[in-house]
Amino acid sequence: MAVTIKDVAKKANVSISTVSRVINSSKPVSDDIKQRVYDVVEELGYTPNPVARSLVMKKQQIIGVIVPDVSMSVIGELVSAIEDNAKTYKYDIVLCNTYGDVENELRYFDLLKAKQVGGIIFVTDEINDINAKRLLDAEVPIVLFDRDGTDYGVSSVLVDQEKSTYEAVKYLIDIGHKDIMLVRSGDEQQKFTISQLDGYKRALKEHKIRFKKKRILESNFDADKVYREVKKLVKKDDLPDAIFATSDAMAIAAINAMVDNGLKVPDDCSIIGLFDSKISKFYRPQLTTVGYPIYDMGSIALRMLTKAIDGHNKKVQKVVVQHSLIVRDSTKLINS
Amino acid sequence: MAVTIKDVAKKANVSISTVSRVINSSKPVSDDIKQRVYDVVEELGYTPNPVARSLVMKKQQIIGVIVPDVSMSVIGELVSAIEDNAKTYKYDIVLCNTYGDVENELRYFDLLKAKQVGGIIFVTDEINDINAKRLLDAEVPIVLFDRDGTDYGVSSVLVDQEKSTYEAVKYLIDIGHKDIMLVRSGDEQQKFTISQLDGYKRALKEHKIRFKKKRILESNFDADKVYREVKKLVKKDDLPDAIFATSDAMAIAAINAMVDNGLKVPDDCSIIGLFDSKISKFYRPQLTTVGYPIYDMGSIALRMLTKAIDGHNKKVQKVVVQHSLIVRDSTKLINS
DNA sequence: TTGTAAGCGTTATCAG
DNA sequence: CTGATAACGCTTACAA
Repeated sequence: MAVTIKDVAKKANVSISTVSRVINSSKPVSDDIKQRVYDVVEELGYTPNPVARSLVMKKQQIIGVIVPDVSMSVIGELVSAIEDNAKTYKYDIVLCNTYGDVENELRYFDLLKAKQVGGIIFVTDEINDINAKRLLDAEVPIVLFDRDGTDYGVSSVLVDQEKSTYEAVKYLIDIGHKDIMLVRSGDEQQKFTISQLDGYKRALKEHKIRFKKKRILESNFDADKVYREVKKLVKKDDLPDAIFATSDAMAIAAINAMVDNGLKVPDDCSIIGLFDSKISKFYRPQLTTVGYPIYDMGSIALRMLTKAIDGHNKKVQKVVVQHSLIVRDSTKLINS
Repeated sequence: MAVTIKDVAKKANVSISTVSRVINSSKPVSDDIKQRVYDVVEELGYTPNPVARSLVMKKQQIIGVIVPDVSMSVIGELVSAIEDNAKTYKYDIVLCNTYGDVENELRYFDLLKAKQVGGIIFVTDEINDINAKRLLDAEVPIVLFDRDGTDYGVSSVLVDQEKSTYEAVKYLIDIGHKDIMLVRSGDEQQKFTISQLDGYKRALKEHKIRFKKKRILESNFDADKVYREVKKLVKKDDLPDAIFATSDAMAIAAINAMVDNGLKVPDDCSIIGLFDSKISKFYRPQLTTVGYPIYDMGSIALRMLTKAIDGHNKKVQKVVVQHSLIVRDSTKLINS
């Protein structure tokens, strides 16, 4: 049987409330008693039972992390960052993979709430009528990742989609490309997809390039689909000069589609990815990509959440973090 | 305030014990009362408070998962598999990243034990004197992944390292290679490393190839180190004909070292990886690799653990799962 | 500053 | 089969 607060109290000759007070520094306790308690705690190797504590506090030192799939490169990195920071704030994280399924998202929301987690970090591909409702009437603090949930009263950490897309596309234009394809990730209802589209169009417009609908590929983060679609383009000999894919995985899939059909990147087509996940450095050619400060975003999300849990920061926040274009080897200057 | 067992009891006109019995089907209850309780549960939307339950049961429906780093491809996939299965057995998983640090491993063991998790799945690069002690006197069921912990009384799921290494190396020999390098992952104390070495030597011996010490590269799963070392070899023009690297990431690092220096794979050197993680299919050339049934291993580990938690399966088990050689494009038949 | 005692929401023991 | 009631280990008014 593990040692409890009672054992400590008895051995230190004080009441359990006093012990509770010193280990939580919740109320003043005289120095000598404090010391005595600490000594006994040490001696007995006492660790407070977090379950008992949670029961009375009605809140666990746990943060739920709902993500599409940890086995995806960026997600793994993000979860890693969150976990890292969580531990320093004495939180554990419980992980939930939704595989992009809204039903799962809802199920996990309820499950985590029942578990009485302190808060939830939510990563979703798209926010729609169904999961938005859960966001609206969640009783726990939530932080949304890479999507804007402020309309639903949910604090969010994200990058500026319009701007980052604009910059990626502008870069492609600057290095000489004219026929540029955008692989966007959500459907047309999605705010972030619309922003991507806006950024894309703005870059085109500024350089007097005509927008062509066929150069928009909707992908839903499905790398296989991107692979197939780009392959079709190759077969039809209708490849664009350059592609901006809104995830590294999709960018790599696009490259693979070309390479597997005898083309070369960046010689035959320049490609930019998104996120700067580990795979983008691992792959050859190394991927030019719009970098997310993943680790920082994880830290920020976690910090926002813990603050919200502790009751500071009542109002919903939107933190826009800075992206950066990382030029590597999948893009190439061409002279036309 | 959430609805509790008391509310249900009152509304159903029964005692809380009865409610408890019906929701847990722990003791017989007459059919009509049972129905009444179910109805009220439904009506009030009652969910048992898992924290309270844990307090009295002295055990949480939580499984601790201690891994080196979720952001590594294989680990992410494994965690995904574990999580998947855990949910179907009504367990949550809390994730702990050790970054390969033994101190962290110990800390997490204690932390999880304090949390009263039901059990722990432990993935470690190496098992040494320090963490072995924790394994020996853990009071919670543990399942060790890809390492043999049976000497320490810990059940394990693993593949046969000797055999898999033997087969990989034999394959390289069969397709015409003679000068084969082994990138092994642990230090010489490690049982699994020794097995790798044994398998390597056996394959060599059977084909009358002399063992050369310089063809063993110790890497500790450090892909960067592999990159640097292989690069050195390229510079010295002392590259082997083929390499078996005991992780996909290290195999890819080796390829990168060559490609970045103008060599081609598999033309200049054949390479086999280990795990068949997602990156091995994503990379070009697609990696020939010794596949682990990652998902199955995760399921098995989880199942072993839940059984141990429930008190079945008192004895320690060792489950050896079947690996498979997956030939893709990083190896090539040569005629000498 | 310290102690007493009342919960927190369950499960489990023990009578009936 | 059903109901009181005592834990489980802790926090926190309320008293002293």
